[in-house]
Order: sequence, then C-alpha cells, then structure tokens
Amino acid sequence: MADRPATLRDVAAAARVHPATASRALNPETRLLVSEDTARRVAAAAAKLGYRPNPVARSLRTRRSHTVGVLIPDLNNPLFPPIVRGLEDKLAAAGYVALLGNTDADANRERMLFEQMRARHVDGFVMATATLHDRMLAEAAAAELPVVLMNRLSQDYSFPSVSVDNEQGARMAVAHLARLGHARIAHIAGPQEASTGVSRLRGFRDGMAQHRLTVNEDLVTYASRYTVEEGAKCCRELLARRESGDDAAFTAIAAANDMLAVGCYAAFDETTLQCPDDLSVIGFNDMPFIDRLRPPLTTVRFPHYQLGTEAAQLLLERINGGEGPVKILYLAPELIIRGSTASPAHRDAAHEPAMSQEPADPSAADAPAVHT
Amino acid sequence: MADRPATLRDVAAAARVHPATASRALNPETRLLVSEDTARRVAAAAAKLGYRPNPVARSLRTRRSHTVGVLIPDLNNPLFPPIVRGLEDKLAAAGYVALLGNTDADANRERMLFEQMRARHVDGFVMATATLHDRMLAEAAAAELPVVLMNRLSQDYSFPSVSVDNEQGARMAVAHLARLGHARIAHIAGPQEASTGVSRLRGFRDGMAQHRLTVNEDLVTYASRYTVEEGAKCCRELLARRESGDDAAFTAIAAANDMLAVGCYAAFDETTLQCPDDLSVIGFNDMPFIDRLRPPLTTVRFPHYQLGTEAAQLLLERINGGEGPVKILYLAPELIIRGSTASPAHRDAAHEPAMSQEPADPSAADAPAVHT
DNA sequence: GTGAAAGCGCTAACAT
DNA sequence: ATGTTAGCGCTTTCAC
Repeated sequence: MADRPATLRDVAAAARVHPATASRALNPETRLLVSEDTARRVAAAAAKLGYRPNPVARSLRTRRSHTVGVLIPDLNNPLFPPIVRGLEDKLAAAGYVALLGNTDADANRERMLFEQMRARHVDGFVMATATLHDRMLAEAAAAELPVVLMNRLSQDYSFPSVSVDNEQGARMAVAHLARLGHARIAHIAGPQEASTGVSRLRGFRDGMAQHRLTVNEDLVTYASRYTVEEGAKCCRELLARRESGDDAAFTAIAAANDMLAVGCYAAFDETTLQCPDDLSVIGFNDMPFIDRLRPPLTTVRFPHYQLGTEAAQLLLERINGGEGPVKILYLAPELIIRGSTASPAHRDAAHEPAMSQEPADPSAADAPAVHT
Repeated sequence: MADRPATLRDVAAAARVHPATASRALNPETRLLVSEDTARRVAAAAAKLGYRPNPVARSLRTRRSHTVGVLIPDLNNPLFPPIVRGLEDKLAAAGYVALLGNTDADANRERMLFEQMRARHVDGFVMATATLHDRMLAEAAAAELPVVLMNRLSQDYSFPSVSVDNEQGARMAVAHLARLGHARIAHIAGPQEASTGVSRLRGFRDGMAQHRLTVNEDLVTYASRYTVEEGAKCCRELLARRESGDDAAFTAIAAANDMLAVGCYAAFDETTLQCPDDLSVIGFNDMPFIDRLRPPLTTVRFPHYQLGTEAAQLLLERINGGEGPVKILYLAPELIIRGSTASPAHRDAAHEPAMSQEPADPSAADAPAVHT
C-alpha cells in the first residue's frame, strides 16, 4: 500500500491527534500520560498503517542507539560462537543489537574497532579482549561508557565482569592429574597479559602445592597467544626439555586452554608419542567438538552460552542507569573427564579409553555463584 | 577537554565557515566543491576539536545506515564463523557493520529478525538462510532492498548470490567413493527446502549415473535439518535398512554436509561398526576441526572466508547503485581425502589411516569461477 | 490530557 | 565557492 513508510505524523493524522500525543501513546513508558481512549485510537491507526518507528530518528533525539559493541579476539575460536549467541539472544530480547568486532589479539585493531564503535554511538561495550592494563578501559570509564568484561578481568579498574573461576578450574585440572598418579606435570600457560593466563597459572601452582608436588620451572612454558600453533610450539619445547634429565621427565601436560591442548596433539603427531599412553593432556574450556577429537579431550568446562547472557544482563543493568555496586560474577567450572588423561603407571594397560563420567565432579555446581 | 562531543557547528565556528561548508569539506565525496584553503582550515579545526561525525544524524538525513543485516541459521555451526568473518572484514573495510541474526532454521524467527532489521533501516541483506520459495525475498525485492544470497540460492527470483558449486562437489564425492570401489552408496540428503540439499542430492544422483551405479531409493534418507542429531537419526535408519537385503548392503555413505557425517560417527558409536573399515563416510564443507575427528573426515571443501568476502562485495555493489546484471558466483569445490573413506574390499588391511593428500584433486582450482 | 514549538546533528536544494 | 534554508522523524520541554 504505502510505498513511503508510515511516519508518526501519518499515524497522528489518522488518529486525529497531535504527533506528540501519538508519540506518548505509542511509547510504553509514557502511555499513562494519555487517556485510555486516545491510546487505543492511536494504536489502531498505527496498526492499520503498518507504522514502524524509525529507530534512527529516535536515537538522534534520545542519544541512545540501542546497539552495543562486542569485542572478541576471534570468532573462529570455537569458544566464542556460543558466547556470542548468548549475548545476542539476551540483547535482542531487550531490543538491543550487537556490533561484533574481531581484534585478532592485535592492540591496534582493538583500538580501531573501539573508536569506530564509539563513533557509531554504541550504548556500551562488552569486551572479551581486555588485557590486564588496558588504556581503553580507562578511556571508556572516563567517558562514562558502560563496559562489561567477559571471560577476562582487569586489575586496575573495577569493572562489572563475568568469567569462570579460572583458579579453581586450574586447581581441579591439577587435582585430577594428581589423583591419576601424575607427579611431574608440565604447564602451557596462556598469554600473561590476559587475566585467564595469569589466573590459570596461579591455579596450577596452587593445585600443585596442595598436592605437595613441585613445580619445575623448566616445565612451564608460555604461549603468546591461544592458538593451536602456539600450543604445538610450546609442546615441542617441553618435549625437548624432557630429554634433559629425570626432573624433567613429565608425564602430563596441563594446557591453559583447549586450543593449546589441540596443539599438543599436533606436536605428538610429529613424534611416536601417544596420548594418553605416553602423556596425558588436559585442556580448559570444553569447546564445541573437542569431545570428538582423537582422543576426546579431558578438560574444564564452563557454561559458554550463559557467560554471554550474564554479560548482556550486566551491561543492560549499567545502561539502564544502574549505579549500584559493581558486580563481579564467577561461573563455576566443572571437570570433564575423557580419554586424554590416564594413569602414568598403566602404560600398557591403558589402551582402552579412560572412563568418561560427565559430570565427573559432583561438587561442581551448575549454577553461577557470586563471589565476594 | 570538551565534555560534550564536538559537533559540526563547533567545527564550522572554529573554522569561521558555515556548517554546510564544513560538511562539504569533511565529506570526501563533496570536498571538491570547496576551496583547497577552507578544506584545510576545516580539517584542522575538526582535528583540533576531536570532531567525530554523528552517524545517527547522518543516517537520518541520508536514509542510509551503513549497516547490513546478515541472516544465518546458527553461528554455532562451525561453518559460519569463518564466513561471517569474511563478511565482516570486507564490510568493515567499506565502513559498514553487520547486524547478525541467528534464525535456528525457524521461519518465524527468521521473519522477526528480518522485520527488526528492516526497522533498523539496514541498507541491505545477506541471507544464508533462504529457502527455495521464500516470501521474504519477494518482499525485499518489492521494497527494492538489496539482497545477496550466500551459500544457498533461490529458484523463484534471481538474486545475486555466492555459493559453492554443490552439484559438482557432490559428484566429486561420489566419484571418489566409486574410485575406491564402492558400488552401493547411501546418501543422507539435506533439507529439501534449501538449495544445498536439492543440489547435492542431484549431484549425488548425477555422479552415480556417471559411474553406472544404481541409486537404491531405500538408501536415500532425508535430514530435516543440518544437525548432528538428524545425521545420527538418518544413519540409524540406513543401518536398519541395511539388514533388509543384498541390494541394501551399502558400503559407504555420502552425507550432504559435515554435521550429518558427524552424526554418522555418533550412530556408529552405538554399534560395533568401524569407520572406514566397515563403512566409509564422506561429508561436505570441510568445516574447522573436522580434520581432527576420529577418523579425520574425507569431505568436499570450499573457501569459507572468501564466500563471505565475495558476498559482501556483491552486496556493496548493489547498495552503491549497481543496476547491472545479477551476478551468480560459484566457488569451485575441492575434494579433501582423509581417513574416513577406504576401499570396501580391503576390510582387513585397512586399519591404518588412508593416504591423505591435500589437495587430492589437482583439477580443482582454488580460484573462484563464474559459471554461465 | 493534549497541543505547540523546538531541536537532536547532519546534508541537500536552492540561492548568491 | 560559500551561505541560506529547510527538514529527515522523533521526543520533550513548556504551555494550556
């Protein structure tokens, strides 16, 4: 019918009221300012004309774009799709849309995307890329732009955030290996600019101490990025050091995340070493399809989709004027035992896959827990 | 400095020109309308004030939002992250951002997202969800909204589109199995509402005919969605029919995509059947990490990232007034031979993984080819 | 409860 | 080459 989309004026004309009145009648927050009767008339006119409010005009007037910027390292990391879906689903339910930006762990790219999104007047940011001392965070705070951190935290400023309890997860990984009888355990640490790398390393040391195991510093390597390639590189280094003496004859590797663990698989493929017969490997994240690898990876799981929805929730609270205390939300990790970990003693008997109970640790709750 | 962000009026005032002149000076497309000197003065003033144009105001005026709607079935399908990255990278380079929508193959959800994005005044759509007879397409066409189809095509209307040559890919899959010596080949077809499902089924029949093989209709099952669950369900059906007679004693399954193939793995796990010893499986897509499954999946690859960039390119051309002929772009498929396919005869000798040459088919070019 | 008037920040006619 | 004018569609004072 109408080639030119109906505007508020058209609706007002059809309902024989002033545009301002039509606006009030249509907006849920101001409907109570107009009489029942006119509200109904306006609604009817709007329906008949197929009126759709123009969000651009509204944004210009209200200075709220109903868009949020979401900065992640790389959508190709299988960890992120479910998180992003959680985020988008929750935001969509509140009438918001997400502008996605992949930083590729490049500070310049990150800064550029941040600027571009600010220019587009996003109402807030969800950042999964924050490094520990992030200038952009200070900037966003100064501009009073709501920011929620996801997956990683910041030390300098206290921002609302959602993440898994990384230390606890790393401790659970070490405990699992220790229970199997491993004593010399290597660690492939994540980037130390990110809180996940730091926390998981700390959890690793902590877990080792709890089990009266010594951390051999030669058996702690540092990945510069969370990629399969970096994992393979670090694993090769570890394997090289393994020759160097009894102290270095580790039997298991705790990787700071699943990508690094997959890198270990790749490194093993270059040798005659078999997992878990010769070496056990444990990851972190339980990313999609990791249970179908050869062997299925033992890892530490957290609820990805929910991480996204909770982050969205926190951001929406801030956007909607929430001036309350800053919430730091931790989701409980859960140990998922699969075929990549086995007892080091049973080198010959270990050819069948390890038992696979899911969830393995009954003490790991599914529900999120607010710490502090 | 300025707590209230600088506006064009501020810049104009600082440069002692009229706002309209400042606008012309700052806009690359109209800069030639002002003198060198004032252009420089305005630029300097803008820089000094840290001026950032307000895209919302601009959109309201120009009726172009520099956003595009992207409808995909589900971001959790590993096929899509690389495609989306290609899309977003290309769009970002042109100053556009993507609004992502997951339809979950639900027509209602799809419609809702479509409406919401239209309400947000997107400048165009990239749709990876088009079913063959899609009402929304007609609607978009009627509204003269640029639309590009990605991965799937539409029969009714002729829209610009980018996809892999599905028939050719399916033929290559069948040819590979035939070369290995398989004669009774089952097919798990994709949803027949989608062009991929139809084309790959047609390619399957075609390939069988080319190799003088008979298609047993009992060995063609139809998945209602491209999911692991549907794949497992279809595979179970096939396995049940397999008992029913010699004609049905198939030795290989060609699945319409990798998710369905993974479903076959899952179904095998419920039996004593081993892949590829007892049954060969071939997929379609070569999605990320599929090469790390047990066994690594033989499949048909196409360049995912490039699919996204080409789709973005086509859409940008349409948005920028391209009234030229509709382009239908096909990317060439490539056979990737891995461990899930083996010769049916060598049932006992086939315990070691099959040779894995990548790329296997030297005739499969990397570069995209425009057919017709 | 409703109308009037103004303006968010920008750009496109039209004038000069 | 630059200034003038007007308006994109909406919301929000302020009157009445």
